Amino acid sequence: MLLAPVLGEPPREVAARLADELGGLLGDDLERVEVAGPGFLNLVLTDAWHQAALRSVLEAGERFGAGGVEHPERILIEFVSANPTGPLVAASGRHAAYGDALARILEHHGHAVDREYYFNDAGNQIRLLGQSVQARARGEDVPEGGYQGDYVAELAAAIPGAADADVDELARSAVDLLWARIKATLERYGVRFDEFFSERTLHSGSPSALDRALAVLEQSGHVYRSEGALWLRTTDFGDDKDRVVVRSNGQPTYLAADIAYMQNKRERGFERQMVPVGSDHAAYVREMKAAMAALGGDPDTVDMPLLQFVHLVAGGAVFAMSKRRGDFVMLDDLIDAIGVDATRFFMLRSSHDRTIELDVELARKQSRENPVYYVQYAHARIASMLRRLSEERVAAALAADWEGVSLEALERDLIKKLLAFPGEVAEAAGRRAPHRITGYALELAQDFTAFYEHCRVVGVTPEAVESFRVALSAAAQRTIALALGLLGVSSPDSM
RNA sequence: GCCCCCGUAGCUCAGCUGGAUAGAGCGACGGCCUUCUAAGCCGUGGGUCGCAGGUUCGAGUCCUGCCGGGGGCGCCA
Repeated sequence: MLLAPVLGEPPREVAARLADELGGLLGDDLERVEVAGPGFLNLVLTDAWHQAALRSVLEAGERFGAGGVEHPERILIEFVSANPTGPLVAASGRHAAYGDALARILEHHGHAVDREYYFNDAGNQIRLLGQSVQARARGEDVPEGGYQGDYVAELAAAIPGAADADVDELARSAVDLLWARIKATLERYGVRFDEFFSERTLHSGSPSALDRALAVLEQSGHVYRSEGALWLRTTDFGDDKDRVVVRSNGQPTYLAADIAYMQNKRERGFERQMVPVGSDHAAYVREMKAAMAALGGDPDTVDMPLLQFVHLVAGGAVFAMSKRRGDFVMLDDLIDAIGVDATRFFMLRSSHDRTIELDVELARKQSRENPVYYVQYAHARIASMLRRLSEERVAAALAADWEGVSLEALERDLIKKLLAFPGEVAEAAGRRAPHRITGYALELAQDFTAFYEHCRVVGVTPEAVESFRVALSAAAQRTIALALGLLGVSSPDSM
């Protein structure tokens, strides 16, 4: 249809000529070719071609869909990065699932990925935590802007002598307890980090990493002094206003520390840094990209997807998640309610730029009809089916040549769906879109189930047909496991 | 006021660089277990893809404006 105006011929005639050419090029693989609709070409490939394709899927094994990237990069993905001033909340579950799945996808695609959790356990926020815990221990209200959640009272009760302890020491004890809890939550959630990076290290030494980053900015002429503060001229790089990096009282802002951290990542040799952040940090993305340019780097190597919020709903009523009252829903509570697999699957079902409406009551009550169980069920079914055969029989089926087996339409569909996996991985990696894999897993499970309902596998005759169907089922099982694995969701052998 | 994201079935959401009759799950209705897991399958019903223009042979997809929802516009993080 694109060629038609160029050649000055009707689209269907161009299509007919292309059909002839393709018929010659594809040779024996082509069963038939037809011109359809306004000028589409439908190529129907032979059973033998589909069988060869299945063979290639099986031969790829665990590496199916892997290593497709054209230009592998060293990537650092920093995510969650919640300060140890409270337990992880439900929204952190989205960040954790997203960052972790993205890391797995990028790795499978062929990149070298490091995962890092950045945190600040010094300064104002920590001191405020200590003051809040102490206030609770004394039965008083927490100070202005302090931490309100129930966990603060729990900390007060858990730390002996909290009412009279030194505030800084108390804060350290509270942080220790919170770290233990955060790390336990991440572990049960299946999220692993290569490093927990402390902001404090950016301030230590002389010159400190922060000093050196500011020196680079000064040298490149992108900072200036005004009203006693040091400003970064981010407007040179498309920001709508300049930003303070050192306050008039001499204290660096969080932005200065983040710039130093960004520079540190470059110095460690990462070609790309990915930092998924909450959508309330939208302005911050512009600042960081501007800062990267001011440092002499390429702003396009800073990738900061904006994750929209998670709204927890219970039976239609919105959970009020007020920061002031501190009545957040903790990630642990959400996992307790609906499980790790369902939580991750729900968090990864939608595009990151969409708000998630998660009905906890529904997810819990109807957990058995949850889409994640549908996919897992397909996997468990195959496992159960293959258990009926000996390992030798399965191995022989995979190696058989399936001679003369003619394919059902559903079998061709399933093979085509399997073949789509590498493209989906590439798509998910390129667009930073783990939810593509979620959708793919669902579609694959559906195609397998349709095949399963229609085509008897174990015990079907002749034996070559059984062999072929066993091989097809095994390939579907592995690919479902691979896809779920990229999401950090388990693939049970029985349910 | 300015900037960013979103608006698709009753609900929750997919829909890849513009392509054929817009899909899935849940909910509703009707069928299907003496055969590999019924956590399943088949069927029915359900849509002005927020609205209005524009570009194109072709628009849910691209452009402009408007409406609605969320977020941002700190010497807080």
